[in-house]
Amino acid sequence: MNIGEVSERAGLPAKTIRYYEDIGLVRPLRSDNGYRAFRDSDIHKLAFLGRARTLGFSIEDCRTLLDLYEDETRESAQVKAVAQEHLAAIDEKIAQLRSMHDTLSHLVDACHGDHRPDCPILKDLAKEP
Amino acid sequence: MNIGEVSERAGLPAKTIRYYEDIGLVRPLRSDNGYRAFRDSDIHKLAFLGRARTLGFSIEDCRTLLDLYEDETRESAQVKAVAQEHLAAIDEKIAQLRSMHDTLSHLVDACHGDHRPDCPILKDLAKEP
DNA sequence: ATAGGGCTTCCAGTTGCTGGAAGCTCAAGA
DNA sequence: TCTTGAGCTTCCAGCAACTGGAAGCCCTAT
Repeated sequence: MNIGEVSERAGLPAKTIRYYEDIGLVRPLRSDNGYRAFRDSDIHKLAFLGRARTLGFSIEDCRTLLDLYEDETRESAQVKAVAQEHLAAIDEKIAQLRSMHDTLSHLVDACHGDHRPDCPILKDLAKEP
Repeated sequence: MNIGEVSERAGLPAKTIRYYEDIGLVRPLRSDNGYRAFRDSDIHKLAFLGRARTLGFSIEDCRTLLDLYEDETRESAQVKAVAQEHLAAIDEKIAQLRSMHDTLSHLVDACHGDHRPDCPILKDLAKEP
């Protein structure tokens, strides 16, 4: 199967698929004309990658997860560890963003937002700590 | 003042300060020996930038905010607009991360995390949609 | 005089793609 | 049969916002 159809089926841009081949996440065969020839297993892998990326896993995590997926002797604890670490990172990011949100929404509320130059947002950014 | 002390005072790495000069956010003077010579106003600007970055504003937003800060004829509405847009982006990111969090935490909970290969996390990533 | 730390510039790498150029291949229509 | 257009190929560059490192100058202290 050519890259265009694979792109549709796996829900990933062709560019991304080529990139994933570049970094060794998939290894499609090649037709005589030089076109990539994807097997079902490649498509399956790509869809797997797409879902893992949607969950925010880094490419390196994806590589690990894919390896574990293909390793019959894996232990689910290995997978769980990767997921838990990622979950912790997500939690941290959420906390960061929430803190930004809170500060910023207070400032936005305090700002008149009119034609006058006076602005609590700028005042806050400029303040001595 | 040399970059080392400025770095401490503004709470930014020297590398970052040089970078900010590169992209035109600050324009310190130069001493005869070629060293950057920062004025108080430069330090003030850098601290402003540091705080804006802490709130997650992009560099381009920071540039805009800094320009507005120095523009006596600004209207607070301009500032507020920038902040509101950023706030919306933050909200969107939080929503995304929460959705990741929810999915992932369910999967993590469902995974035994033992020595056996069976794993709901991988199963989910591998599932047909 | 020399050792060290601080400063300089420049180049490369990070993450995960994305856009674009130049050029080959293939299928369909005149 | 020729052409046209879509689809494929590779390679190079760029995004954001730094960060690390190398090579080399400058300054102070011993």
